[in-house]
Amino acid sequence: MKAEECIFFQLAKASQAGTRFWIKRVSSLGLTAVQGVVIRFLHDNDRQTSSELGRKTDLDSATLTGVIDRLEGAGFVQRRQNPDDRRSIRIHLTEKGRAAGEKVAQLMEEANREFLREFNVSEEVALRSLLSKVRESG
Amino acid sequence: MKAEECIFFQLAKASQAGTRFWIKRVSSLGLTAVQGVVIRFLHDNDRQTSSELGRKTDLDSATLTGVIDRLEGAGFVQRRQNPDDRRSIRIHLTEKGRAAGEKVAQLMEEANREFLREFNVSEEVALRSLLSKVRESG
DNA sequence: GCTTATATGCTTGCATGCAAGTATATAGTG
DNA sequence: CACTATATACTTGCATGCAAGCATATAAGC
Repeated sequence: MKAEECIFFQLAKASQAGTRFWIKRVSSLGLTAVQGVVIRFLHDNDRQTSSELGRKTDLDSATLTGVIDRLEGAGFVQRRQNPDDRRSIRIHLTEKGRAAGEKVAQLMEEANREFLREFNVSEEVALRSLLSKVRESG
Repeated sequence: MKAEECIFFQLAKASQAGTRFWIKRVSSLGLTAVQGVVIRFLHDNDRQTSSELGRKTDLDSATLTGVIDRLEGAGFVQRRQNPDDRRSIRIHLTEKGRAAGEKVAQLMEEANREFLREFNVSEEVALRSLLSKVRESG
């Protein structure tokens, strides 16, 4: 097996290509690739705790702390105490964050369509299904 | 479209799963995931220049400088001047590096097989083909 | 030869990504 | 109630990953 044929390498480079494509779009909103995805998750479900968000995005709590720090610093989200459980905090979208969430959702639809423009329906279904299987078997 | 259905997210998480699997194996040699892959590329073709290695691995020169720094510090590789072009350097595997390259090659074969144990032949072919197409369309 | 453009590898600054450990709060057990 | 285990979010340290810029060396055009 040659180095280029390593499945871990191939997965990493396909992901890298996707991230590069996505960041070019989302940076127009002043967001990084990960920040855009986190905002998008909050757009689906606001006021989640950090640990819930971490489970859904598969981000480490150490990573998420930094991401939320920067989103909070830029005024997209606010941390608020959860009165029902004083260990946890809830991440609230601000007005600015909600507006950005709307735009991110639009950009994401467009970017997905354009990124997969060379894939027909069965190829796209197969790709998503295989990626899901990879994630489970990992 | 829900956030989880974003192709960039799915690619990133599949890659993350692969890297986590790979790093568990290669860390037994005192190497990180990327360091293992770089050693593997050098095992196929020793004495490449940094820029050649960067093109093959799709790593930025800024990233590669750090990776090679640490590999050199740990005694796996040596930087040597290229007399034919004094801008470039060649990355040489040391004795320790060659031994590690052999082991990495073995580990990589095994890890690929085990990571894809739930995939039949046609699924594996489809996955690799689709990942390759993703990389090209990015 | 001289000037300009390009190539090579490096540095800095910032943003993930994770291992390991911390402080606080809650849950479970007796 | 006291004691232990677990959950939550944070911090530190280190390793990618990339944008931007740098010094040096080579190539191309005149």
